[in-house]
Amino acid sequence: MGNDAENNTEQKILVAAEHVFHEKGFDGARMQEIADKAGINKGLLHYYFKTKDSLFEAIFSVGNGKMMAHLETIFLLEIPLGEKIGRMVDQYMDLLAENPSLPRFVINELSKNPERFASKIISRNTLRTFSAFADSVQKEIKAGNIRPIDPRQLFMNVVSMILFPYVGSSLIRAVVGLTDKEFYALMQERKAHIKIFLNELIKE
Amino acid sequence: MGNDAENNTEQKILVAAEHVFHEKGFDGARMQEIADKAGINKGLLHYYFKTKDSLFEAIFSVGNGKMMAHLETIFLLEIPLGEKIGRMVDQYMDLLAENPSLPRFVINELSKNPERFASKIISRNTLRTFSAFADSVQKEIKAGNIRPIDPRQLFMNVVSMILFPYVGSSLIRAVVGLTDKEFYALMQERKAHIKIFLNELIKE
DNA sequence: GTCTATATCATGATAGAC
DNA sequence: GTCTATCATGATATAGAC
Repeated sequence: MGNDAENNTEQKILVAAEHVFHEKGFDGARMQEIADKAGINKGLLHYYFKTKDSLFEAIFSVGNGKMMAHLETIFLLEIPLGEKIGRMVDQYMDLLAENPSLPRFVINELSKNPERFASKIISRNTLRTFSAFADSVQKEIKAGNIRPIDPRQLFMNVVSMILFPYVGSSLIRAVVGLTDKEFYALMQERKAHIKIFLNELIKE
Repeated sequence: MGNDAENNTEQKILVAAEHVFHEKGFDGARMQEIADKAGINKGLLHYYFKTKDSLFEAIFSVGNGKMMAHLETIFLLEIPLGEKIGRMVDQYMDLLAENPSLPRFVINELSKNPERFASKIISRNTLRTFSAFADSVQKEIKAGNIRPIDPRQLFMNVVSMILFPYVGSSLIRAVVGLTDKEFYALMQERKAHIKIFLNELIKE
């Protein structure tokens, strides 16, 4: 205890690195830019993180963890499907409002390196897997609570509606013609929009 | 006429470059790899395309053009909204089945360089703009053909449902656990799935 | 821990022979 | 047009003084 500013420099580095990596990806990021943003020089940067890879790994694992943790919300059991979706939408959209470039970053790096996917993070708890989700959907269908639907398509629908506007914001904003302010206002409205939309999709 | 193999080497370069740029993006692409894939050496590559930028521009403009052309399907006038969406889904999904990494590529490069957006390609024809689409949606709402909905949210929904599974395939495939074959089979089923889904969304 | 060199290496681009 | 060098630059990483 007492070491509040445990390592102020390391924190400054991590903040700067997160910003640069999220914005430009591993390939586009420059150690020089990270050092500049952190207010230090390259030598010191390498003192804290010996390689660009190790610094990247520190940033990626955090981002990947956030993405997966929220994805897993829909894998929770013991509550109705509509409620799962509602929670997931609210939590995810709040995260994204504060980290708009997070999903694009994680998806891109995962695309370049699919093996890296965190089997540690997901399926850590055997109750929180996609197949468990699929089973619970089938159960709700048989019980007549929701209309028949392929759980994989349902999952894609939910995730697409939430993530794409952020991942593809460059495209959407260009086509629709939106300022920053307008875009973020739309995203706030979108929380309610998606919830209504998806609940009608499954409601029988 | 007669010059069928007009410039065989240039074609080989363009094919190779498209593959590499789409897969790795501008920052991750290497001129060496493009040359190797085209079966030539770097010197010759630079003879055809003086700079990496100029080669990239050739690839990007084609990809961007494809993306925009299909986006504009939904901006067509004079046919009912449901039909517009149906056409867009079919055409876009067919394009994506053959170019799975195209949307991620275009979106990423557009994100790094939003100004580059092809105002030349879209809004070339004044009848094909988002605002014209928005107007036609409002008209259909007033006529009682479809239920009230913000045209911008509707547009995002359609585009998200179509594009995200491809853009975020790395994430989806990891979470759901899909082989190549399973993924592409799902994408084929998805065409019908999306059309039903979106038609119910707007149907009153 | 922090800095200033400097080493090392990869990459885009050019020069010049054929 | 095509190739084999080679250059020039920029980026990661290291060495060593303070």
